[in-house]
Amino acid sequence: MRKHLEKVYEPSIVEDRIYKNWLEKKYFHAEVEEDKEAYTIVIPPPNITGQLHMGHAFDETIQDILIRWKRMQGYNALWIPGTDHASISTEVKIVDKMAKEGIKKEDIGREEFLKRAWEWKEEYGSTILNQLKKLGCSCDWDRERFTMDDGLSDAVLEVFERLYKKGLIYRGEKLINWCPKCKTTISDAEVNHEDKKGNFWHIKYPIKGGGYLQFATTRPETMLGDTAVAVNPNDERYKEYVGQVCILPFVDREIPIIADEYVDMEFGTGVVKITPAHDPNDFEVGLRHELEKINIMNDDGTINENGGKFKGMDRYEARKAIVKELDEMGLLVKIEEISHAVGVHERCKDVIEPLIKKQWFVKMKGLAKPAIDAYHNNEVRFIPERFGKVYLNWLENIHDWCISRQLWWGHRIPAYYCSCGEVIVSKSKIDKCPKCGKSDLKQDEDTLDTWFSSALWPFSTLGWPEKTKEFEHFYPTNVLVTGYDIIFFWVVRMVFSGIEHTGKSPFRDVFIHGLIRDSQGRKMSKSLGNGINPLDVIDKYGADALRLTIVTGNAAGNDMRFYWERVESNRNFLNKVWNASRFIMMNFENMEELEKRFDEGYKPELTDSDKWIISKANKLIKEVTENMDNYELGIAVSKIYDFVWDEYCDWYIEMVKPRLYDDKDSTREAALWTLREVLIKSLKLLHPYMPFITEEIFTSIQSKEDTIMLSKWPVYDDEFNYEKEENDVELIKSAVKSIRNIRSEMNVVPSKKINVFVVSESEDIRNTFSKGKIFFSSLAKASDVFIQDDKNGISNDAVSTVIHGGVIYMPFAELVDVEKEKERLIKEKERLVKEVERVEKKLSNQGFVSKAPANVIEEEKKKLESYSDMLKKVETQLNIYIQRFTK
RNA sequence: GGGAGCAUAGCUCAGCUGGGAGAGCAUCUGCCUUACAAGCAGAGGGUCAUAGGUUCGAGCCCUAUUGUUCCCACCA
Repeated sequence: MRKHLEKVYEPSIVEDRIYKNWLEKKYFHAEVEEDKEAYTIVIPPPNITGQLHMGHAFDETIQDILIRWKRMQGYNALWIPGTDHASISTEVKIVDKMAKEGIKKEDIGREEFLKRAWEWKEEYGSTILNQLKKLGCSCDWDRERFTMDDGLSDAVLEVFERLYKKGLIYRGEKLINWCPKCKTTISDAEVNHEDKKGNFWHIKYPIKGGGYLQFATTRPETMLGDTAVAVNPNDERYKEYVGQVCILPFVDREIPIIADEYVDMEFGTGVVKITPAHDPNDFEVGLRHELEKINIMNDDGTINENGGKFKGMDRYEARKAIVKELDEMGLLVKIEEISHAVGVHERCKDVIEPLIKKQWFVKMKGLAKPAIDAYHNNEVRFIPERFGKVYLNWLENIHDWCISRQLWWGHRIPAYYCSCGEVIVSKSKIDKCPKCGKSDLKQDEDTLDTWFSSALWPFSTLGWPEKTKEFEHFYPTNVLVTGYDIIFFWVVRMVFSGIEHTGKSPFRDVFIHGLIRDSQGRKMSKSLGNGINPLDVIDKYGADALRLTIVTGNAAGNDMRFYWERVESNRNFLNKVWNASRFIMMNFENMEELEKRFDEGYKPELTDSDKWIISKANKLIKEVTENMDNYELGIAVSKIYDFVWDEYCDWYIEMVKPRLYDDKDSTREAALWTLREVLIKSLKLLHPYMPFITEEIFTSIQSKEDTIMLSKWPVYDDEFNYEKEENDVELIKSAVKSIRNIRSEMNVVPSKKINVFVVSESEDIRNTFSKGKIFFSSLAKASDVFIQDDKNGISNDAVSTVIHGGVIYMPFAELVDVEKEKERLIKEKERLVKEVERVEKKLSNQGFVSKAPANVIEEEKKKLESYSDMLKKVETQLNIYIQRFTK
C-alpha cells in the first residue's frame, strides 16, 4: 500500500492512472439507498458537436467540487452525465460535411440523413464526455444519457401529448422568426439583436385622388407586402386622409390609410407602412384592422410570386432594385444612414426574417406563472441573487414558444394528419385515423426545438415518466450549475417544465457562474482564435492546476480572465503540497509500525505548537465547510491554500524540524502524529478542488482507506480547540517575525547569530516564551535567548521592538549599519507620532466615546498606551544614539 | 428605452451581516538554510472612480455624477 513519492510530481502520468482506478472501482456510481440522503446534480449536457472549452471546464469543475464534497459528507451523491443532440448545430455540421462530398440532404432523403446523423453521434458524441474525464469529473458513467435515446424520447413524446391535451400546445399561423440560411423557424431566444449600419429610406406613396404620404423604412422590399398605411388617430396632420387609400407602387394595390394608436406622432413623419406578414408590430395592427397578410418571401429569402416583377430576386437584390426604381419614379425622398438593431440567428448570424407560417406553439402564460411563484416562494433561488431578476424578467414578459423546426435531426413531432382533415397527436405511433378509419396518415415533417427536450433533462434522465426508484430517490435535484448566458434558454424552461410535469421545481439552487475571457478580457471565440483549450492546460500543468485556477479568486457570477501565470502559480501550490508530503513521508521512513499505531488511533502527548496547528486546522474546517455551504468556493479554497502554505508549511514544519532531527526528543512522535494528522485533514479539504494529487498522496501516506474520494469530510470538533496554545504560539510567531524584521532592516547577514532579550512583566508571558525558546534560535537565528522581567544586562543601545505584552531587545553592538539605523528610528518616530495623534483624536470624539461598544474603546485606550510607550522608547533610543554617534 | 454588473496596489482580482485595506503575479533587498529556487526571509506600493448623505465609525448602506461592460426591448 505505502509507496514512495517521486521527487517531482508528474500530473500527466498520475492523473491518468488514478482516474482509471476510480473508474474500475466504480467509486462514481450511486445506487438508490433509502437510508442515505440523496444529493443530485445533473450535468448541463454538452452538445455532440462540441469540444471541451473553458465554459464547460468552468461548469464541470464547480459541479465536481460540489459532488465530491457531498459524497465525502456521506450523501448518496449522484452526478448524471450526458449529451444533447443539438438539432440545428448538428444538422448544419452534417450538411456541411455532406456538401464536401457533393451531396444535399434532399438527395438522400430523411431516413438516410438520420442514419448519417446517428453515425455522427456515435463518432463524436463521446468525445466531450471523455474530455470531462480528463478534468477529473466524478460522473456516474453507468447512467450516461442522450437527449434522443429511447427513455428521453419517450419523455418528450409524453410531454408533447400531455400539453396538447391540456390545450397548452397548439398549431397556429403566426409570425415567427425565420432563418433563410438554415431554412427553419427559431425561437425568440435564439435571435440576437446586433447593431448594424443601415439606411432609412424616406419614401412616399401616392394617395388616390392626389397627394402623397411620406414615411421611412429600413426594409423597403417589404413594401411589396404592404396592406395599409397607418397614422395616429390624434394626428391632426393626417386626419383628413384616414379612410382614403394609397396606391402601392409596382403591384398597384390600393391600400387603406388607417388610424392606430401604435403609431408614434413624434417619430419621423408620423406615418408608418403596414406589412402584417413581415413585422411583429404590423402583424398586431393587421389583426386589429383585419388587414390582409401577404407573404412575399420564399424560404430561402428570395421574393415570391406576390412580389410581381421582383419575383425570384434575393431579398437584398430586391431591396436595391426597388430603391432604384422608386428613385426613378420620384418616390424616393432621401436616404439617411443610421445604425439600428437587426435580429440575427445566434448560430449562423444570418439576418432573421419575420414571416407568417403555420407552426406549433407552447402557450406560455399559464406555465410561466408557477415558475414565477416558485421563485417568490424560495423554491428556486439563484446564487448570486441578482440573476433571479433576469429569470423573473424573462418569465414576466414571455411570449408563446414556437417549438417546431424544419429540421430532420431531432424529436419528430408526434402529430398525424389524415386526408379527412383530422389532426391526431399521439405519443405512440398510429396508422389509422380514429375519425374516418383511413390509414393514409402522414406524420408531421417537423422536429422539436432542442430545448424542448433539454427542458426535461433533470427528470427525464432519472427515468420519468416511469415511476422509477431513481426518480423517487434522486428527484428533485439539488443544484444546477450553469453560465448566465443560458438562463432563458434552459434554466427557465427546466423550471416550468419540472413544475408542470412533476409538481416540483427540478432543483432549488441555481449556481450561476460567469464567462472565462482571454487575458485582454475578450470573449473566447473561434473566429478570434483566442480560445484556450482546457486540454492544453491539462497537458501542460495537470487538471488539478486548471481546476484551482478556475475556482480561485472569483466571486460567483463574475467573469474571469485567463492567465497562464495563474495556472503556473497554482501548479506551484500543488508542488508545495507534494513536497511537504514528501518531507513528512521521508521522516516516516522505515516506521510502518508507528504509522500503523497512528492509524489504529494511538495519539501521543502533544506540545503547544502541535496544539496550535491542530486548533488552526480545526477552525479552518469549520470555516471552509461554511463557505462551501454558501457556494463560496473561491473563498474556501483560498483559505485552505493560505493555511497549508503559510501556517502548515512555512511555520509548523519549520517549527517541528528540530524535534524531527533529534532521535532522542521525547516529543518526536507527537510531531510526526501532528504532521500526518493535519496533512490528511488538509488533503481532504483540498480533495474536491484538486482530486488527483490529494488521492495520490492520501493513498501513500496512510493505509487504512483505499481512496480519499470516499473518506469522511473533516468535521469541526470542540475537543481540538486549543485557545490558549493557539494564542501562545501566535505570540511566539509575532516575536520571531519582529526579530526577523529587525535583522532584515538592519541588513544582518542570515548566518550571523545574535542574542535576543525578551522582557516582560507578566510571568505568564515569560513562561510562554520560555517554552518557545527553541524557536528563537531555529527560526530567528538567536545565539542565546534571555527571558527576564527587567532590563538587567541589556545595553542601552539595544534595538527594541514592542510585542504584545513585552519588548524584545537585540544588542546594538551586534547589529550593523549606523546610518541606516538612525534613519529607521527617525521614521519609526514619525510613524508613532502620527499614530498617537490619530488615536487621541478618536478618543476625544464625543460621539465615539458615547456610542462605541466598551470593548472597542478599551482597545483604543490600550493602543494609545502602548503607542505612547513605544514612542518614548524610540525617542530615548534615538537620543542615546545621536549623542553617541554624532560627536 | 428598461435592467444589471463593474470601477480597490503597476497588472488580474478577493474583501461574508459596516469596527483601523488583502491575495496572486510584477518590482526591490538578502539567502542554493539537508521537502520545495516551481523555494525561503524581508520590503516598497492604495484619498478603495467623483461629490454629497446616514453613522461614534463607510471599500461595504443611501442619493447623485462620470467611465465601462453586459442583458433585455417591436420604435417604423
